[in-house]
Amino acid sequence: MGRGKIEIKKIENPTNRQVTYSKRRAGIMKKASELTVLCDAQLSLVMFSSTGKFSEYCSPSTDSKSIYDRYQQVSGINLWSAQYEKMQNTLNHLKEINHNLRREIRQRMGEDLDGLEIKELRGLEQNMDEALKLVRNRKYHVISTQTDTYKKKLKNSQETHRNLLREMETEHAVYYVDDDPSNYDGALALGNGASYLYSFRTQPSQPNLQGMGYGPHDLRLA
Amino acid sequence: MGRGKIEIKKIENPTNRQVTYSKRRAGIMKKASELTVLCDAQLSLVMFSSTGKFSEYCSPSTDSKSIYDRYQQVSGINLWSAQYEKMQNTLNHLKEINHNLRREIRQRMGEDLDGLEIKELRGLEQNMDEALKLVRNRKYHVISTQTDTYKKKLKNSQETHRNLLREMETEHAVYYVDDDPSNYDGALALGNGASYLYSFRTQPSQPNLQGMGYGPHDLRLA
DNA sequence: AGCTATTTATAAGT
DNA sequence: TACTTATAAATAGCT
Repeated sequence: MGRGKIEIKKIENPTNRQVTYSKRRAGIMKKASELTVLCDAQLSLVMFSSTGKFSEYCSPSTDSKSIYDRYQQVSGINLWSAQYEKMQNTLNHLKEINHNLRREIRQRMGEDLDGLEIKELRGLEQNMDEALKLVRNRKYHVISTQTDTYKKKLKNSQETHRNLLREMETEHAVYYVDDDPSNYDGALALGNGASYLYSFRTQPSQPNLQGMGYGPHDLRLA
Repeated sequence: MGRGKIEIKKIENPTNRQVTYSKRRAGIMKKASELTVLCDAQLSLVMFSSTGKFSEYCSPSTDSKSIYDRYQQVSGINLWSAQYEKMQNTLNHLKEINHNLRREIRQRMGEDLDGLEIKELRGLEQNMDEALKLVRNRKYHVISTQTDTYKKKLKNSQETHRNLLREMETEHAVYYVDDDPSNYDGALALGNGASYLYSFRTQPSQPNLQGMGYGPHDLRLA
């Protein structure tokens, strides 16, 4: 359809090829558009010219993704689903593991025990009993370590304080009349480490379990 | 281009619509094919008729997936990655939750305690202590329930046995000389429930924790 | 699915 | 790249 008939084979002249591409691209897009309107069809058309230029047409009230999703369903063995499905399986697997982990934690919290046999209850009890000993040991270890550290720091601070007093008494006694040590700012000698220990020692003996991460669990799956 | 000019709007007659769809689909495919040959272009054309019939054309030495992969690259903000990325995020989130759950279980087993503060150790200890009581209570409950059931069954079986013996003695004494009850097959009277209890009673007092589900955990992330 | 009058697309030229 | 125009190609309506 032109001034002369042309053979359908690659146009070697790049300029002519590009011109023909532009004209025919417009033509095919018009045809595509007409097809969607006349026949109420849905279609997606994606084109790359030999120079890599990209164009697309897509029928109204859809997008190429939807068309291709549908294409995948219809064409059966689809293209993306392999990876997608693999991912979905991993996800489900993780969810299941998650569910089991949560159940184990609930059981270790004394909930959800109805399904357990004597055998299992015994195992759980024994395991928890041993674990509790380990936790207690660790707690005692941390407490004693921190107490030692505290004693050393306290001793150190007292010594510093004594030295300071002695220094003041011997060298500048004439300038000060109030020598009650409690009037000096204790923070000077007691470092942050020591004040942290004070803070620890004033904790309530029944800490709020919720805030500690050992309260009831949120059982939603992610 | 036909016997008469037509307006570009939906063809209401379904038969005509289908005929036109077929004709024009052939036409657009031919155009697509010519475009790829003449201009060395690559294209993918996916169509669905109003009746849901699917057709596609794809330029030679490619497939629609490749075209669409390229389309995604060129169009920048791509279409599948949104869903894909969302999935990936969910996956990572689940993995993290999973990791935390495993850590909590390890801590409830007395492992991995080094990172915990006194506060947290206290919370954990208290929580485990209370949970252990719950597990013990449950165990005692199950044991007593099962013991009751066992006693009832035993009583029932003894009675059945006595009745059987009495019956034999009174009615058929002449046929039997050995009346030691231990020679009769006990399984007749002791049902499966009772034999299960015997099996329970012969459990070793230190069951294999690995097989019980409360042994060390597989720490791989799915 | 064919046929064909007619419309439409477009090759070549400007 | 845009316009023109002769001509090839597509197809609407019919069978």
